[in-house]
Formats: sequence, structure tokens, C-alpha cells
Amino acid sequence: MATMQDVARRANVSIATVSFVVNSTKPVSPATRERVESAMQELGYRRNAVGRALASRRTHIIALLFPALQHRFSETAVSFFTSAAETASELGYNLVLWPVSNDAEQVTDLTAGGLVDGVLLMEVQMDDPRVDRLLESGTPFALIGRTREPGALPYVDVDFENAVIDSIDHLVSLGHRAICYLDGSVGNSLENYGPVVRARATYAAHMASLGLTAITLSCDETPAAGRAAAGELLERAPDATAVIVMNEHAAFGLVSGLTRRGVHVPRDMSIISIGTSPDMAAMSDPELTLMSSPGVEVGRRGVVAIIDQLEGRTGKLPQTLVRCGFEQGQSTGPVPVRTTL
Amino acid sequence: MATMQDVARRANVSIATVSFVVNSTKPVSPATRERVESAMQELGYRRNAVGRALASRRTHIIALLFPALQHRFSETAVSFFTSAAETASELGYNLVLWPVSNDAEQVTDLTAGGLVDGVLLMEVQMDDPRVDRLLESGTPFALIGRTREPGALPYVDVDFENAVIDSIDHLVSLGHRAICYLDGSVGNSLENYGPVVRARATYAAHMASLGLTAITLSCDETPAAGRAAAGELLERAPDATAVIVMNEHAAFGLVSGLTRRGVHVPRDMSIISIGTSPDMAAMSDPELTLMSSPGVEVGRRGVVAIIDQLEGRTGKLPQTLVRCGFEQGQSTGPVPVRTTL
DNA sequence: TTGTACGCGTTATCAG
DNA sequence: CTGATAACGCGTACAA
Repeated sequence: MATMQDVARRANVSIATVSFVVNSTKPVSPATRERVESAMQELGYRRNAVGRALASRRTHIIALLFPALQHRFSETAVSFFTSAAETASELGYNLVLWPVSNDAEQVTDLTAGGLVDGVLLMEVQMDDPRVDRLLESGTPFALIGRTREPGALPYVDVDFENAVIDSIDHLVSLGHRAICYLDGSVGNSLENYGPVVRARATYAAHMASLGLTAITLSCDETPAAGRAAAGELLERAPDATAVIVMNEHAAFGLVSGLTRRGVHVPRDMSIISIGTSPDMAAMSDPELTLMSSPGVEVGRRGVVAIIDQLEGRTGKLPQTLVRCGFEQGQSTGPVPVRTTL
Repeated sequence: MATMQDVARRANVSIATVSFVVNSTKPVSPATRERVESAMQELGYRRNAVGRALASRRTHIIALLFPALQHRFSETAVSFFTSAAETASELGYNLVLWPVSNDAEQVTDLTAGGLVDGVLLMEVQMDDPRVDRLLESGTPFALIGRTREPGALPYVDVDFENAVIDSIDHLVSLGHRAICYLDGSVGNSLENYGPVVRARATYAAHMASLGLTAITLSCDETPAAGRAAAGELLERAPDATAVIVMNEHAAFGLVSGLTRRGVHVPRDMSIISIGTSPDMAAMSDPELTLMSSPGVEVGRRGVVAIIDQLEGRTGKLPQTLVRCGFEQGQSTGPVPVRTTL
């Protein structure tokens, strides 16, 4: 509860001097510095964040905008949240969780309120109206994800494209040629969701470049849909020996659906799941081979990206893609030897 | 960027009058109110949160203290985070994520900084030093969880005790008598973790009150440990026909471990998982029957509890236990008919 | 009903 | 090196 005023009186200096030693903003003689510091000690002084914010016009608060009414956050989201908060904390900032519906108006409320220094925008859509609002507002921000045309926008995103390529290459190295692809449902909002769109395109392109035939399936993001997809897979692609899944919840259903139908994983079919955390993957039996999405790293980099902006560190534009980590599970193996006719 | 001053000038009134209409804190004649409001409209005025905070001594910020270095939050935690943030937002508050290590010193930093009006403390331990710090600080707070002796502390907690009782009763109604219990590991920090301790005690007590034999197992919180526990179960309790699991990750392993050993779920063994979300449960095959932990409700109530304090609504002490919801899955069924010797 | 003026706790500018 | 002092944007007695 002690203010700078109190400290100043007790140390027989001006309030300005106290400010200097607190912020090391100007040189102070060792003698007076000593007096001030012991005064602070005795009074248990802590500088008031609000007063500081008003005077310096910096709150040291970063808003993490996340879509309210969100379908479902994955475990990745938790590690992202907490990692972002921790990074902010380490760098002297605070992270406030800011739910926004698709109503872009709330973005204006936020930026005009003066409470936040910068904004981290989660779940960026391919064409996201909130981004335009942020640009108008002049508030520093960074995207988690990318718009269709990121241009000069600062962003941090998961590199799902390379995850797809790595997955294909890995499977090919195991001898697989008939590699299918399963992602989230078409015809719904995911169509506009960058990761799904980009990954699917990458799958098609890379398969083509290898002279392989691309077969894409989609289903809802539920285990039940994944189980159903197992049937569809066997019907539409009877020769398939591997599936790359970009649909975490469906991946579990796909494994159990195949198993139920007598298709052994990985002996008869290899499965690799993109964007699943190791903890999750372990819950499948057999455990899933996966490309884990780097929630912690993305959270950290996102926060660093805006703080760099806020503190005027003007390096090169932060446009970062963080790669997924390959983790060998038990759901992939060499292509089965066909003892066919 | 427009300040109250700007609005006041434009409307030809004093700055105080603007404040009155903005906060409806004093009656204003319709005429001048109109002038002020259109001035605000034209200037796109938004009240500055920091100025307001400094003058009113209320930031409208609530800190959510969560344990840093704990990167294994369940899906429940996500719904808790987001629900808390949304509730706060609806009530005109902001929720900031505040990572704290076990070092209770950080709690002092927080409360002395003047940035937050109140504190929500997650993952409360049975004997939690942070609670003492909060009490000393005088900052309004509420606990998510409970200490060993909650006394007059405001808290919101999940009612795992009744979840255990309901689980037992449900299984008993299906004819089960040999009902085992599996929870998190003993000998580690979980020993001091309220939910685990209380639920285990409740299991023992309720089984005893029914004249049934209690058999308790523990294992790490991983699917692999759960699979291993399947073996231990069959060995230690060969007559068991049901297991109540208070260890989300292990529950998955238990199911697959039993299945691998030729024990069919639910025909030979019923399993019910406490504190698992429906989304998670669906990833098991067969889908788990569960008592879902009410993350959303707990988040909402926790925030409401401190806001009530902050706004001086002095109803009865908020000490709330939120019950888990029973959700029928496919992992429970009637007790098997023993055609034994 | 409306206006004046002070205070909230700091930062920052400018003299000294 | 140190000290006044003016912002910063708003809330609120107190006065008119």
C-alpha cells in the first residue's frame, strides 16, 4: 500500500528520484540509492501497475483473443494458453484471455479501451474480418495462424504443410504407395480454416509430385465419425496401406474402426495422425504415430513476437512456421507384403 | 483516442457531466444527455480503462492463478479457462492468466501490484501456502478446489465424493458387488491433492456402509500405467466385476489392457470413469461410461463468486460443490452371470 | 441538474 | 545527479 510518495518522504528525496531508482531510468548516486532502497524495503513498497500504466501509456497487458462458443479446443490449446501466459510473465507482461464472438465490434471495444498494449489473435480464419479491425485500430498484434494472404502481417503458425510432406515421405520410405488422407468435414466452417485447407492441398500436391494417387476422405471431428470412415476407406480405397489423418478425434475412431473390421493396425494399415499431442496419442491402442503440434513453442513465439513489436525491436517481420515433431508410435509399419493372385 | 475531455468540449458540458452519463451515476437532463451521447457517438468515444481504474481503484481484472510447470491439464481445464473468461467478460471483468510456481512470494507480487481486484486460485492443495498469503494480502479471492479445512474460505469445487457414491450405487443397481477402485499414484504429490484423497476415502466409506469389500489400486496417470493396472487388477481381485476409475488417462489403458487379456468390457468387467469429459470418453472403444467433471459450471461459479465479493453482494458464503453428470457409455453393463463350479 | 477541482500513483520533461 | 511539476484519463465530493 506504500506509494512512491511514502518512499520519497522516508528517504528524504523527491518522488522523481525514487522513480529513477525503481526504473533505473537515470543515474543515481550510490548514497541516495541506498537510502531509497532501504526505505522501499522497510515499507514493503511495490510499484502500482495502474499508476504506471496511466503515466507511461503502457499497461504491459497482452490480450489473447480466442473465439467464444468455440467447438472444442484440443489439448494443444491448453499448452498454448499456459505457455503464452508463462512467456508473458517472464518478460514482464500479463496475458488476459479475451473471448470474442465473430462479431468484430468487440475487437474495437478492446483496442479502444486502452487496457491492452497488444493483441494475439487465435484461430485466424483464411479471410478474417477481425484482422482488418485490428489493422484499423493501430494496435500492435500478431496472428496465431495465417490469413489467406498474410502479406506483411506478423504471424506464428504451425507448419502443417511440412508435417504432411514428412508424413508422406516417412510412409513412402516404409514402402507405402497407396496413401490416403482423412481430414475434417467439408461443407462446414472448416472449409475456411487455414490448416485444413493448406494441408489438404499439400497432400494432393506432394502425392502428385511423387506420381502417386491421392485419395482424400473427410469426416466430422468425432471418434464415431472416424469409425465410420474406416468403412468408407475400405470401400473407396481397398488397396490402401496407409492413412494420414488430419483430424485428431477421428484418428482414434479410425484405428478402432479398422480393428473391428479385422484390419490390423499397423500390420495391414499404417496410420499417422497430424496435430495430436503425445499424451493423446498414447490413449489409442496401438499408440498412434504422430506429428505433434508444437503448442508450447507457438505460444512462446507468439508472445515474443508482439513484445518485440511493443518494445520497438524491429528485426525482420516475424512470420514463423513452427514444425511438428515426428513421434514414432505403434500405428505405423512397413507396407504389408501382398500375397495376392 | 477521444477522452472525456474531448467529449465534454464537443457537447459543451463539463467533464463531470460526461462521467455521469457514461456511468449513470447521477441524473442528467434528457437534453444534455442527448448532446453528450451524440458527441460520444461522433467522436467514437470509449472510456479509458486505465484512467477509470486509477480513479476508482478498481481495475475490473481478476487473476486466475494456475500452477506453472504443469503442462498436463485435462480437457476439463480448457473448458474451465474459457468458461471463466467468458463469464468474466459478460459481467464486465477481465480474466488474466497468472502462472505461479509453488513459490508463494509471487502471490504477494500480484496482490501488491494493484493490477487485480480479485483472485481465483486453481489446483488448491490440501494444505496450500498460497492461501495464507492471499488471506494476509486482504485481496478478495475464491478457491477452485478446497483446502483440508476450508473453514470460512469461499470455494467452488467438483463434487467428486458424490460422483463416487453415485458410481457405486449405479454399479450396485446393475448387480455388481465386487467393485474395485483405481486412482492416481500414491507416494507422490497427488497424496496431497484433495480430489484424490477425498474420493478415495469416500469410496472406502461407502463400500463399507454397503457391506462390500473395498479394493483400491493406484497407478500413474498414463494409459500405459492403466494397461499394466489391468494385470494387477486381475491378479489382486480375480472376482472383480467392475472398476471405478478416478484417473482419466489410466482409464483408457485399463480398458485396452483388459481387452487384450481377453476380458471383455463391459460383458466381463464394467468400467466407469470419474472426471472425464464426454469428448474424451468417446475416444475409447467401447466408449466409457463416465461422471463428467463440470468444468464450465465450475469456471462460471468461481468467477461469479469473486465478483459477488467485489461488488459487495454479501449473500451466504459461497461454498459450492458442483456435481458430476452421469453419462451412459458402453463400458458398463449388468454383472456377468457366473456359471462357475 | 451541472460545474469545479482535487486525487489516484506514476512517468517524463525541464531546470537547477 | 536531483527536484519541481505537469501530464495521464477519469471519479467524485463539494459547490453552485
